[in-house]
Amino acid sequence: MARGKVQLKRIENPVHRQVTFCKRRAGLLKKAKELSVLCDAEIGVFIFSAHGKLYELATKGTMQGLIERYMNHTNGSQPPEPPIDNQTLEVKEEVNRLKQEIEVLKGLRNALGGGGVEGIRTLDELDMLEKQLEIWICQVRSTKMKFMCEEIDALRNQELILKAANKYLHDKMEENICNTTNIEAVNITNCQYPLTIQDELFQLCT
Amino acid sequence: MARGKVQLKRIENPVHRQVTFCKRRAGLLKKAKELSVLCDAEIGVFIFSAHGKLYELATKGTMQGLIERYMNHTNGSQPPEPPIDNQTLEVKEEVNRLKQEIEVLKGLRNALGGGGVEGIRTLDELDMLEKQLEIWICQVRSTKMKFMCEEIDALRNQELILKAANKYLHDKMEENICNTTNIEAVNITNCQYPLTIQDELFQLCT
DNA sequence: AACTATTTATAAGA
DNA sequence: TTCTTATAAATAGTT
Repeated sequence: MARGKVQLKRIENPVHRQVTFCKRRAGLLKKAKELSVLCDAEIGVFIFSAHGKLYELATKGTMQGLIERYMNHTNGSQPPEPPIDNQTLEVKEEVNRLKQEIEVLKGLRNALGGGGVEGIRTLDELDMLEKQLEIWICQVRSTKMKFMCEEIDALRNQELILKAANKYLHDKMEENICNTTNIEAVNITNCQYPLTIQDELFQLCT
Repeated sequence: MARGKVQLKRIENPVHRQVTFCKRRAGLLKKAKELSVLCDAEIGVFIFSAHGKLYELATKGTMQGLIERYMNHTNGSQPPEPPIDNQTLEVKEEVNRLKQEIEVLKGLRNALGGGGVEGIRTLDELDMLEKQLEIWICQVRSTKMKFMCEEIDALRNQELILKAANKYLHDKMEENICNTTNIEAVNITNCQYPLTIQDELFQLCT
């Protein structure tokens, strides 16, 4: 406003901008104070600089009080728009997780025969539950059988591997005997080697 | 600021005061806008006139947003007090309800053998589940038995009532026969009356 | 609300 | 940042 008109646009020179910010900020706050005093008004001003620093003025009382008064004034009729803050979001996510969990549990409960023990009141319901339980036991026993068959297969496989290991060791031993011509070692052919040897020789086979 | 210096004190003349308020208010808001544009600052201003009327300015976004930013800034260290509004309360209540429901469902699931079908991976778990199912079937059959015993008792009771009714009718009939001296009616003593008669005579006994 | 004399704010320079 | 100063802007009092 002096020594040159100002264009109403952002001052690009950072030094100029900073200087102007200081001066005009002081001017604005001074004007606010004056208006408050002269005209008996209650005024709140806050200024965030481009870099986030806060400058504030509250005539009469605190800024908190002013903000409350502002809130009451603007939201007099309709309730304040629901503040969607982090807390609200977290709680809502929890609600969704819990709802999902409930759905899973309900599905399980229905799979068990629609209802659950505590709700049963008639003989028919008990019959249905009994039948459902029998079906489920059959399923469980069938699964158990499958598991056991798999285990038996695994054990048979293991047996074959161990026998092979045994044979391998046996042959090696005989070979050594032949090389050293120690005739007494022939008896070793009837000896069973400890099964744990397999761990070392056939690690890759298991 | 023109044609006379102003004293920095409340203007007592209400007309002057009102005029000055209008002029300076416009000036203040204009200055605030200018500062915001020139220096890339975010500014909030609210002015309550002496009579309670609100004038506000929020550069960049809403006053709500500015106030939130102000709150965050001033309460930088400690988080802003959790706003306990109705929405939050409702959501929290829903969370509690859902948690309770989940506990009920989990209790049921555990009663069924701890886990549920989909989570079972080992033979041991299957064994436990099978045992639990057998226990439950026993419970169901026991409950069923109780129901049936109760029904048998009820039927026996009913039988007694009917027999009593039968006897009552029989006696009444014999009495009538004596009174009328109709000798042929004696044969009636061997006749069984329809069981439904009991409904009318012994309603209060059931 | 419009005018205008004057005060005040402030841009540029030091 | 602060001071100075020329000048733009705001505005008190008037119409």
